[in-house]
Amino acid sequence: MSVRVRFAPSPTGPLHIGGLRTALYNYILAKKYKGTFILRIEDTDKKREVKNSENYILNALSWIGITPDEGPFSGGSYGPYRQSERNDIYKKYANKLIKSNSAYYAFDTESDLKKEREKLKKRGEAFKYSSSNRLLFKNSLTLKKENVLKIKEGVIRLMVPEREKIQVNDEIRGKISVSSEELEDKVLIKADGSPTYHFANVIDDYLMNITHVIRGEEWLPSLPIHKLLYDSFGWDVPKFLHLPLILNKAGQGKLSKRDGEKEGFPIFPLRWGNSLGYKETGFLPDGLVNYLVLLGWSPGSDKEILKIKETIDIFNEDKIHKGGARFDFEKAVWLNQKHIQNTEPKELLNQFPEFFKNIASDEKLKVSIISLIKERASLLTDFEKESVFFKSEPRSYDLNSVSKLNKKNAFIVLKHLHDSLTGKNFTLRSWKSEMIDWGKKERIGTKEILQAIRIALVGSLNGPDLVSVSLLIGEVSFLKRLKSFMEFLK
RNA sequence: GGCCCGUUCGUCUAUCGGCUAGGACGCCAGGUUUUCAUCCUGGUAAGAGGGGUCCGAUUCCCCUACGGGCUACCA
Repeated sequence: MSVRVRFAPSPTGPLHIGGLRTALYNYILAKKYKGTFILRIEDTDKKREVKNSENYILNALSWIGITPDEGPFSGGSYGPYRQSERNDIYKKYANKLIKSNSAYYAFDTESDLKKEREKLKKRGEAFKYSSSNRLLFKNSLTLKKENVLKIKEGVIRLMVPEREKIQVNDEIRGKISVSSEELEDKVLIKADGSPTYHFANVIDDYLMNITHVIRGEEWLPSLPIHKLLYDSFGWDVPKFLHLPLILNKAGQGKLSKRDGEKEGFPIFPLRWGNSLGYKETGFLPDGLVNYLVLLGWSPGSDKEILKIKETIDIFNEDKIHKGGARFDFEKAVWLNQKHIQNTEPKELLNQFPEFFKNIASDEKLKVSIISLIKERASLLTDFEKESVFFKSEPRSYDLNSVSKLNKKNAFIVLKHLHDSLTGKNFTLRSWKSEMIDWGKKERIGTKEILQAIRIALVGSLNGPDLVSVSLLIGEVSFLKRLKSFMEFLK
């Protein structure tokens, strides 16, 4: 049977990088086995739905190069792929469970249960609707049949068997067994007729022929419930892979939107409202993907600069880690830098034109600037920042840099350079060596000469190679900059 | 609280019983560079603790500690 995996987010807001990583692992596994990647929207809770999330999810996936083989937008023969459109299916299967005595109706109101919870909480215990107490509540097991029919609104609960060892298997962690006494009679169908996650998930994974369920570790505790569900239907279980969680920087808790704000790094792949995403921050999709894939998996070698294609080739699900990993933005940036360095300037321009819109007007110049800045950029946004001086002459000079100059000498240097260029004694290519030779005669150090010129050209003491800069800005602008700084020094 | 999962340098990780515990990020130092960045070289730093099993445990088992997850008619 061919591999079929699903990524099943709920549209309750933007996908964050944790979700994106789950999608990525699903995708990689699908591609590795030449299988099918399915996008399923788990919108069973309409109250929590956030507008535009679905589009956002699709765009985010598309940004990192994932196009679902099946899904609400791609179609497929296992649809519909939105759970809210599958209520009849869930109803049908729930009824089967009622018939086979694996589920029952329950009519307790939410406030009844809340009271019960609070009561037990006072005693320091936790409430659980389960085999030990289900006969104490209002349900089809305790009510007379006539009464049951009279009550319209009820939920359907799973009937967890008494005193049974439930054995489940996680491909990453191995066998796990839990006593059925620990399990709750989970609600399967809510009072409004919609299914809960647990139920919809199992039904759909079965009906959609899912072979590998790859999801976050937060689902591990409910795996026994899911197993029970498969068993009650007599279905084979798929393989389960529970991915280790991505932790915040302090290692205390799942990475959340809050942590991103606190530490000042993006948490979403793309912009959402006021929060900039990785894309807008200047990440290459390859850079983010590379970092994410390494958070929780390792190729088992020292290789760590990976494109997704290579990752698919060498991916081995046995090497997925068990423990959670903390998110380290610095390293993500470093990997991004590597991917920028490995990309040809032309390609950078073609793939991410929006980051180069302002650096120059014509394409040839853009490419030249990109090749000059490339080695010093770790984010795509650095290109504009690092190249402002190409577009316009320095408006101000960094005073700290200026203070390092001997103003008298600096002026002499600039004047000599200016005169030599206008007198055609120097060219844009030759001026540097000419000036150094001249400095030797005049007893002005190379450092002093070049520092003065650098401030004149770019406004401060850092930046790329000066000859390259002068060639790019051209003689007119070069002379103008020398003049302006001379004025400033007077 | 209960249940489940986890635990190698500060961080991400390698090691499928033989280890002087390897790599990467970060940090520090040196080199290259007019400068910053890049790049190169070097350094820093780890097996949570205690018991077993074994000729030999980071690796296997148990206990403890610590961390995380779950504990909704949310996913």
